[in-house]
Amino acid sequence: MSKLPSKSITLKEVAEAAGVSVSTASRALSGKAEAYRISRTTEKSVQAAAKRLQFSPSLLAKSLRSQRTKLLGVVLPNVANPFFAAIAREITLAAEENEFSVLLADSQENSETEVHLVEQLQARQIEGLVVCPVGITHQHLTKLAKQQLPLVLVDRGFAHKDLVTVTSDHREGARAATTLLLESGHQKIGVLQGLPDTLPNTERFVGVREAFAQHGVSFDPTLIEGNHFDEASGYQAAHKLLSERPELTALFAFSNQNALGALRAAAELGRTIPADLSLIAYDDHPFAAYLAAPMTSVCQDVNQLGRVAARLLIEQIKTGQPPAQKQHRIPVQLINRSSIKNMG
Amino acid sequence: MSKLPSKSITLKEVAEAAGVSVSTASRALSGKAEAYRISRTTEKSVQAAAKRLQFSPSLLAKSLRSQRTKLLGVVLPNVANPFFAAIAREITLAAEENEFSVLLADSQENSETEVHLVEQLQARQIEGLVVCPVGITHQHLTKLAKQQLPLVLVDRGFAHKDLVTVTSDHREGARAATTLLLESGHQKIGVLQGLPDTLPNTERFVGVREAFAQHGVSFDPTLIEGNHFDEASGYQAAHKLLSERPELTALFAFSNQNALGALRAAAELGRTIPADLSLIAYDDHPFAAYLAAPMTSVCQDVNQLGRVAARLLIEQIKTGQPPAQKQHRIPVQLINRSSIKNMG
DNA sequence: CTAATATGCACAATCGATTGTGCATAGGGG
DNA sequence: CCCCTATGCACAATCGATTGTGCATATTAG
Repeated sequence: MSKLPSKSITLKEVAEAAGVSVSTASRALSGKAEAYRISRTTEKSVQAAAKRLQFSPSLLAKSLRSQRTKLLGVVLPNVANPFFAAIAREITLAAEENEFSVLLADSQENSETEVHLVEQLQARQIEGLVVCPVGITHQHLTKLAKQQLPLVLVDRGFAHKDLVTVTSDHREGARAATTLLLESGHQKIGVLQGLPDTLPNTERFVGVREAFAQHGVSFDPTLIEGNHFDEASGYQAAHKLLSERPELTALFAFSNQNALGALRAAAELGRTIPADLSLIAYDDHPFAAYLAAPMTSVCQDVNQLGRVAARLLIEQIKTGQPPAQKQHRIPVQLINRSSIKNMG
Repeated sequence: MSKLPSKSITLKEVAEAAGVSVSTASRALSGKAEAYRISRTTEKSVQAAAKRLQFSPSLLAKSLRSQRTKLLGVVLPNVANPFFAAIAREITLAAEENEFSVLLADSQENSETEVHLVEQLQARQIEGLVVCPVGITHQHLTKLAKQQLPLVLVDRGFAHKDLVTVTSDHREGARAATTLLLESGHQKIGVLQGLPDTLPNTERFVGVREAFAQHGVSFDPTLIEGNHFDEASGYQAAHKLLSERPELTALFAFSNQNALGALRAAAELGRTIPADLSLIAYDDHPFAAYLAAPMTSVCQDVNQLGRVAARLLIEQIKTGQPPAQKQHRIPVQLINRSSIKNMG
């Protein structure tokens, strides 16, 4: 084995090795030999030199020259959350198929961090961006869209006509879940909500109220607790509701992490599911079927969410045009297991 | 609001706006005004122009010139797997703290894809790389190490003196788990293994055999089934063992996905855990405590795994030296719940 | 009042690739 | 035998930043 170089080989070195100029080397290696009348002999010898030296062109230089970085940005609130991880994966796979690379960033549910990360990605000249926005403002995002940067919002989003958005049908999922609860005879339903003012949270409430209205039951907003999509929020909210509101017979958790918290609170307070308490959760989970009380849940098609977002982004990049349809809804599915008691 | 530019502002435009040369503009903006004797007045006016035009320097050009990309590569077998997602997150957070960006790639458990992705990352001039290697060869990785590219292997790895590796203490975890099973009176133990020939899989078997030896019980290798860390493999392996080997009283699943498959197989075959079958799993899980049979499991400290890998990588980049200690072991913890029946 | 130093900035090379153009030499037609 | 075209390649500009050096003018010393 020959000693390997610690610095990467440049086109210049290949050119010297082949005894030609850099320009000739470039054309010989990029299939433009014929167009630029490089002789077959020269072409071959350059290619041989490149192979021998293990030449790999600097994408940095290429990008600078071509103004095309083949880079996609992805900004998510928490990469470790399986929900977002699934989205990250779909985008990554789509990127690989299309010869793009993915710059991944984690905003840690912090709006300022998100703004900063987006700026940084922009400084790297990304060609497209997928964001699951934290926070309730979007100037930094509409600005990007105005600058013609292909942008897709996923999961959360804003009701803004210029922003391409891919979300689950939160309203319908919540309506279906609530309907199931109501039709099983539950009327006093506690809601473990997620991050207030986010699109998923807001739309789910629309669905909840819609179901109540359809069944002629009045919804008690004082039965809403929680302020995040995480386990801690679910635990606190459930603990509070279960201790203070004995009339409550069911809980609707707005995320599977919230549901996990509810499970913990219920266990601590000695409430058995579904005998003493019914539970339904937004977001399905691989283990949901094997829980002590197999959990009835609203299953979002996360992979589809990610796939559609990736497709919309890449099409935008390729065509240079934003898609005709801006708002995309991915259907959800209610999976009925046995965490709901029939009060009939 | 003024119309926003669709092309990003360059230093040249800022210089023109301020009526100075590009070099002066550069120095005025990078705090080198004094060192290069730029007058306070000029400095201010350049800074004002930059702010007014919302100038943001191209990291591409910066990188090309400085030969520092501030880019980290991460290659994982499956980004959607919560285990790897956690690792990705820790690296991402560490990167953000140190002003690096992360290029994320998914090898899809495919060795060729991994090689290709690593090459692509290298072409982007990444300054460091974290890989969870698929496959059993590592020429493409030792090559990188020889080329002085800071490299850290995580979770899986190779017993190679030049490769920096961070893994859980697989052997000890498996030994502890097996010991618990043996001391609960189980002797016929089925093993649902993961990907053969990977370091975690191999080392776990060392631990299993060690425990058997320590208890003077002979291990039956025909009770090993499975070929992947995923749910499908766990299901098939468990289904086969449970149908064909009635003497078996316990299963040791080498991943929580394998355990999930075992749960499904057990349910199908009407075996109740722990009454009819004991189960212990490698990898803990948030829902493990709330399963019908709260699952006893070996908990890997994934976050620590990711954090240590990130730290080792960044230190390597900063110091330019590979760490003195190459092999790093993260301790695991046995969490005893109630999926194991005491046969005493 | 002149020479030496300080001050303030511009020119140009550089990082590694791509690409338009120009300059040689070889071959063919008149 | 000369001109014209075709062939084969090199030169140099460019992408957007950084940085060594050089050239003015202003200031101070002697």
